[in-house]
Order: sequence, then structure tokens, then C-alpha cells
Amino acid sequence: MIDKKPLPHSPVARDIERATVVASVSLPSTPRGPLGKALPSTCHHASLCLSDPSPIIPIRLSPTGLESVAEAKQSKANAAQSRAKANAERAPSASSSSPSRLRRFARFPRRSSASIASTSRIGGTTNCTSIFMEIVEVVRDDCKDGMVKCAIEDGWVKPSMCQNNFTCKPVQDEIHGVLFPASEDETMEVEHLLLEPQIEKDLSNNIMLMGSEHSKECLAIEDFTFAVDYTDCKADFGKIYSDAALIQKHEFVDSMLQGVNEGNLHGQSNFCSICPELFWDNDCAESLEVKCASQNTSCIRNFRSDLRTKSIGIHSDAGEFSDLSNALNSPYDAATPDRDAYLFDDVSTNQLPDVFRSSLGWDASVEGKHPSQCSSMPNEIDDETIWIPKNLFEEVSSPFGSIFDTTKLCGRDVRVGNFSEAHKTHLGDEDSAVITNKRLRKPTRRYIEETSDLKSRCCRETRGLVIQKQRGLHASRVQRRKNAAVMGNETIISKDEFLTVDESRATYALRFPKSELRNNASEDWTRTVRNEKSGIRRKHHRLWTLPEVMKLIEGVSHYGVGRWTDIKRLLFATSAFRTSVDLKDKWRNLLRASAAQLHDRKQVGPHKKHVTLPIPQYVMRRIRELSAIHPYPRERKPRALLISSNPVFSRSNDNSSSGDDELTEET
DNA sequence: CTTAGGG
DNA sequence: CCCTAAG
Repeated sequence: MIDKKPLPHSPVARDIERATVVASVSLPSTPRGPLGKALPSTCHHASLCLSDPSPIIPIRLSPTGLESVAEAKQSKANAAQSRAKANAERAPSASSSSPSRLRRFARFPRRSSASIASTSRIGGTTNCTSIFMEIVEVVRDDCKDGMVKCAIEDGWVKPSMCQNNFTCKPVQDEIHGVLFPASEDETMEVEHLLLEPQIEKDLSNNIMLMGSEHSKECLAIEDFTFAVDYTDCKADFGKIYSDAALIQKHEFVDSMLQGVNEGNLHGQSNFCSICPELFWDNDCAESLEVKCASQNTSCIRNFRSDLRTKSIGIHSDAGEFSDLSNALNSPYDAATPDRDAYLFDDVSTNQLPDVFRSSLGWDASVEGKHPSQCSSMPNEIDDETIWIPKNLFEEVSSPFGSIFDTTKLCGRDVRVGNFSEAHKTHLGDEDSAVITNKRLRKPTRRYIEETSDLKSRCCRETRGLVIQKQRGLHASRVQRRKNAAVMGNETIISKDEFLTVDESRATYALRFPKSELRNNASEDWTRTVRNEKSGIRRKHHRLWTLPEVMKLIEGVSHYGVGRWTDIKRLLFATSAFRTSVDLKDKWRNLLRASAAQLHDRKQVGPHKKHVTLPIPQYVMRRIRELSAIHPYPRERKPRALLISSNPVFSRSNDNSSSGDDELTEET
């Protein structure tokens, strides 16, 4: 039905290198009934928020409205007619230049209300977990690992903007310096695959919800084109599946369909369609070590992907979601308690993305709208269109990255919560309740505090997610520490098992010999310090324990002063909350304390207001010894202050001070 | 990013 | 403990 000869590229294509952008997009749960029941009528629309200056790109997931396969076939003739008409109406450049494209357009007839640049084609898929767009300007400089960062033409997206949000790859080999649109071969291949009766049956019934009373609302399988990146099929991956039950490889499908019971298939689809938040929101304690229920379905082994950068969670302001994945069967929906069956072996967080990347594509009809017009689209498009809030990517994707890290580190049950409270209101039925129950957890105390803090004092810098006092004009800084990624999951760690990030860190620490960390973790380490001048100020405060101090001392004795990073790496590896800066500060404070103690002892006498941990004398002595061996760089301020402010404390006093405990930090 | 240093 | 400058 489709010619396989090399795709002649249009004049437009000559100018613009084309590639298929594969963006993984997850949409939050969709209001729906039990499995196999309704897909929301809104499911065939989605919007993809790219970023400024194109806040929203409407995407039609289903052009003609969702139709069943049968209906699709039946309507082909009609569609063809309308297509031809539409094509004729389309810009001459597009229609005349690329028959293949026309074909592709023709294959996926849709009402052209979705507006995208006329040369643009946006495909969507999926359970809406993947959307790929074709119309990209490939930015070659960003080529990396066979992937290319790209930008959508018409300035909707700037290369810099799509970094980490989108990756694209040439759909075809580069020829004459031009990247061609996806070959029809590929399309054919996939199409064939999709049209396989077996699959059609399974997918349509179990996944695509075909045959259900709401089949009309389902995406017609035929409306999908596969843009599969076979190169992404890692050897050890072997079998790959894509979101929305779209399989990337024949063999996978074959194996999957052979003797694989429905449950397994569901499992596949589940995995594939799981939104990131769901994906990681599982109960598997050692959730990262999971096995697939069937050998045949050993799909998820050893695959790696970088969900953080490639998978994008999306939720809609409207609260309506085109999440086919959820509509299909989410792990918590159709899943039984033994869902663990769909665990993953050696899943690396770096590799999830590929799973979500498979894409169905279709040609979005074009009306040549400009980005500027896009803002008015809500009025122009039927209300089924979903508008994705801008800046969604950062909001959603980054937490995932953190989660992954944590999950991996902790190897414990880390639940993801705080994922768009908005869903909740739209998930009325039990199924939804299950999901919500699992997904939405009570925010941590700290999170609550911080959010409230955020409201009261906007635009703060964060340390991790901890709001810091606003100081200076450097408001744009986000993460300043290496462990910020770990800390970043504070918001999403549930409170039940681990109340605070520290707890999670403590979890991480559990992998190591027991440390004092765990023992102290329950202590409130964050408290609000009232500052009469600036009001409430948050402060991280975690008292240093003696073991910690001893470790610090040991580290200093071993490395010397100044190599705080080394010390931290070696001795405080399990104490994520002790940064190298903290070590430095602590050491400085210890020096001061020892000096002060010395002075107090000799001169003024005890005016001990210190509520702090009393430091044993032998520790103090040790500190002084070390300070002699490893003089703190210019740590003379206290002394200088003392000397200047109190002439009584003269040099002579110091020199005459007692014995071998003499502080010799300066000079 | 790391360290030093002021606050 | 926070923040920033400097390298």
C-alpha cells in the first residue's frame, strides 16, 4: 500500500534536515473505568508543551477521533477522499514535493484542527507516553550517541530548549547531508506488524481496548506508524517493547505472543505504558530486582535508559488526560498483587527511556499556524484538546531522575508521591483510588513546610529542595551541590517509611556498616530558626555527633586540612547531608571551639552557654594537635578578633599558656 | 566543582 | 548552617 522506494524529500526537506523527534511523554492517569472500559473521550488529543516561546503544542493523538480497526478500514475510503482533499488544500510545497509524505498524511487522515506549522508533523502515540514529531531541524552539533538534539522548525522550539527534553534521531540514513523523513519501509514493517491478526486481537482487545464498547475512543492501530529506533535495541535488551503496547521488534512480538498468556502481555503493556510515576511507584521493596513472569517476556532485563532526559511526564491543567497507558491497563489497575512479576532485572535508571521512546506516529495535519497563534488555540480547538502546562518537563522529569537515583541507592521501597494532586480529583472510581492511593502520598512534613515557605517567599534558591533564605541577586541557581540530585527527591519521598530525605539517605547508608547516621536520623535535623531581623528562617541543623567529629578528625589527620572533598568521600560517604563544606565549617568551628575552650579555661572562666555537644578534652587535644600539624588556612579570625577587641589577650598570654595543648593554628 | 571565608 | 567569591 505504500511504496518503499527511497523517499524523495521535499524542497522543504532539503532546507531543513529532518528527523523524528522522539519525546517520551507521560500523561498522568486518565479518568476511566475498569480495564477495557472507557477511554476518555479526550484521549485523542494531547498537547505537548515544549517551552518558551511555544508554550503549547497541540497534538492530535487521533485525527479522526479514535476509531477501531474495523472502522478504520471501513472509513479508509472516506478518509482517502478527505485526505486527498486535504492534501490538495495543503501547501503546494508539501503536497507536490513529497508523494511519500502525502501518503503518510493520507494514511493518517485526521481533521486538521490541530495546528502545527505546516511543514510540521507531529505524531503522537501511545498511551501518550510517546510523542514523536517529525519536523525538526537537526542540530548536528548536538549529535551524540547516534541521537541528535533537534529543534522544531518555525522557531517553536529552540535547540537549547529541547535539550534534555527531546531527542531526535534521523529516521533514515543521511544522504547528501540531508536527513530524510522516515522511510516507508519502516512504516511498512511496523504496519505489517501491527496488522498481524494475532496482535490485532491481543492488542486491540487487551491493550488498545478495541472491541470494547468504547472502541470508538480507542486509537486505531492502523493509525499508527512505527518509528522505531532499532539501533536502540541493545544486545542484552533483546526484546523491547514500547509504550502503548507498541512493540518495537517483530521478534519481541512474536515471542511475546507465543505462548504468552494474556497476563504477560498485559505485563508488557503495563510496563510499556507505565508512566514514569507509576513505573517507579511500586511496592517492590527491592524493586529493582525483578523478574518477569515469563521467560518469554524477559523484556525488561538489563535495559537501560535515561528517563530523566527522555521521558517527560505530562499532566494537564484541565485534568483530562490522554493517557492511553492508564486507560489501557495500569499496573495498579489490572494488576494483581503479584504484580511483582513485572519486575526488572538489573534495571538501570539510565536506560528506561528507550522503553518509552518507541513511537507511533502519524502525520498531523497542518494549518500553518504560527506559534503566536498557538496561544489562542484553546478556543479554536475542541475541548478535547489537552493542554499541557508549560515548563512541565522540568517539573515532572527532574523529580524522576532523583527518584531513580534514590531508588537505586536505597534499594528500598521508595514511593513516589506528590505527583500532580490534580489527578486525584479526576479519579473517582476504585481503580483510580488504587492508583492515587499508591501514587499520592502524604507529603513529608518538610515538603509541606517548604511549599508553604515557597508560597510565602517566592523564588528561593534551593539546597536540594530546601528553601534557603534569599540572598543576593543570584536567584537562578538551582543546584549547587553534587549531591543535590539525591537531595532532590525530598519532595517525592513518601513519609511513611522514610520521613525525610535524611531518612532516605540513611537508607542508603544501610548498605554500609551501621553508622551513627541511622541512629540520629530520627532526630529533627531541620528546624526553624527565628531570626528577629528577617523573620523565619529555615536552617538545616543536624548536630554533629561525636563519632562524626571523630571521623572528621581522622579525616583531617589523614588528609590534612583543605581536602574536604576527599575526607567526605572517604569517611562521610554515607552521610549525604554532610557536605564537604559542612566538614570544612565543622572543622573551623572545632578549631574555634578548641581555641575558645582554651581561652575560657585560662582567662575568662567558664561562661558556657554552649548547648552544643560537649566535646571531650581528648578530642579537643587531638584537634589542637591536628591544627598544629595541619594549620587551617588563615584561621586567625577568632584570635584576631579576640586580640583586637580584648587587649588583655595578648600574644604573651597565649605564649605563656599552658603546655603542650598550645594552639598553634596560626602562623 | 571545590575551597575559603564572611555572616 | 548559609551564602558567595575565587580559582
